[in-house]
Amino acid sequence: MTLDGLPPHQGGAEELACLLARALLAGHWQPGDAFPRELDLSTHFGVSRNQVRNALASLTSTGLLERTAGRGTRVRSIDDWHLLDPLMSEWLAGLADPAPHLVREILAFRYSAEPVVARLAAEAAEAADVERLEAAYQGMARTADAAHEQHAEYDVAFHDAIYQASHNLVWRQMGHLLRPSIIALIQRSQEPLHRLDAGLHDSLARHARVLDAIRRRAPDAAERAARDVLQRTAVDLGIVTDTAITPQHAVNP
Amino acid sequence: MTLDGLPPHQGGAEELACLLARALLAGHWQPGDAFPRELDLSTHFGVSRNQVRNALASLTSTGLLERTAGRGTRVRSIDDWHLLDPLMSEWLAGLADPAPHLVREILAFRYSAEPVVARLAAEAAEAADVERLEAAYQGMARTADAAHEQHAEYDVAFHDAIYQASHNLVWRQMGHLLRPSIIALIQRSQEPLHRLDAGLHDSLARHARVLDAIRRRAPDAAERAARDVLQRTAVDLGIVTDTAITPQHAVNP
DNA sequence: CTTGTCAAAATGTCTGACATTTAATAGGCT
DNA sequence: AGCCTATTAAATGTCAGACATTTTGACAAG
Repeated sequence: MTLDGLPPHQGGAEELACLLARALLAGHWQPGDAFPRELDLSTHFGVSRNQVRNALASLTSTGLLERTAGRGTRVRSIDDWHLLDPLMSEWLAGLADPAPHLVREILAFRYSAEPVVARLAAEAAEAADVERLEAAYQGMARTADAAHEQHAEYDVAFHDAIYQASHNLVWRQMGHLLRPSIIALIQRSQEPLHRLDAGLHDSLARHARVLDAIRRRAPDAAERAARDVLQRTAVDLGIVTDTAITPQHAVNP
Repeated sequence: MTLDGLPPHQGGAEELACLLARALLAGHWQPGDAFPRELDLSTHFGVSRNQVRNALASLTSTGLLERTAGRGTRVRSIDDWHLLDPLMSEWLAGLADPAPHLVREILAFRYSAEPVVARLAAEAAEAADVERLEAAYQGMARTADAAHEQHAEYDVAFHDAIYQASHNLVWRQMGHLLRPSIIALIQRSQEPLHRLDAGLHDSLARHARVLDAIRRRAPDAAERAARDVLQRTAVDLGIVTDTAITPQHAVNP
């Protein structure tokens, strides 16, 4: 793969890193491929070798690249990517068209993890946590008819508040995964023939049940409610095949 | 805090980063404190400014430090650490005396997460996964009477195999947390008056039940068994207060 | 066919100078 | 006194060039 397709560039090393990272995440190179040499990048983007080295250092620290003296720079496999690195989340979130496979993996993770996190949140939440949840929920309700991007930010804030409320250092770090996955979902929902909006009001109601359960410090209810929030998405993506597994206390037609 | 207490140093920038990281993780500096300047580090350790900058770049990318031009380098709060960064795990694993608070957080995470991961593993495991689990388990059994360090490696391998078997990109990354937490546990168990060895044979039997459940593709059993593996530790650390919550395979009223 | 040596190419490192940002400080004005 | 401004100092950030090191492949000798 050459550099010809990449957009031009002006700015610091961070921006360059972001640019290259998104090209990698978009699959412009295959795992094992050789990555352009420092000097080529330097001349192509018109920046100093220093900036290139700094950018490549970022990509290396997130597991996207592997560099060895004499050998050159190689592209690493998706299995080696540090998906939980905040830098990676940032790059992923702004990606126009993330690999569907990757989005599916992240959402499968969330579908299995968030019920547990919600349970912990219901056990550990303090007043400030509930307030944050409440504020995010109000924002979601208020922007139900607004632009999807705006609604998505409150959606991210809501789920992040759940992770925060778990009061666990490790779980809290994983809130970074929310933005990329939620943004990817709304992008997909804007494709034609997709009826995710149809369930928007329903989605809001499910979020309300999570909020309510955490406020009532009801772990079991919180766990169930969190699963229900993600269930529709999980079914859509084939993460879970049978909707009857979690039979909603009411009914799922 | 000065540099006087730190051991000498010879080697590359990675080693220097590790040295400084462990000093930070050990709490030699408080959050918000100023970190020594590049030139001071350079002269103190007898390395070039370049090496120092590379080392500090690592510490910055893991959220341990925060650097701004003109202001200097500051130590960040534990809330900002990237605990899921593989580099961080490596530094943590070799730490002589990790902060008890941190170990507790990681184990609380594992106690809540591993049952879910084991469930996924039971649903998704393939032959190779079961083989890896089996091999690690045999290693654990074989080294039951050997040095703790050796046994711990198989213990890490066993739990990592569970994460791997989940076949989820995100969960698999979290296997990195295993080594530091397990090493911290065996260190603590070697303290006098600690009777963790007493339960070693029992621990082996619990691991066997996890292996068995995953081999049988029994998600419910795997989830319960994984919880039981960590339960004793969780009770010891006060993560869960009541041992009756999960009353062993017997019955759940 | 194997082995050793050499050359080319890539990343890694060093050094010194300079740029930029930030914070403190001194000075002058009202 | 109090406030605003210009200057200075101190730290990190950047650059350019030379050099070091590592890896790989080619080539020739045994």
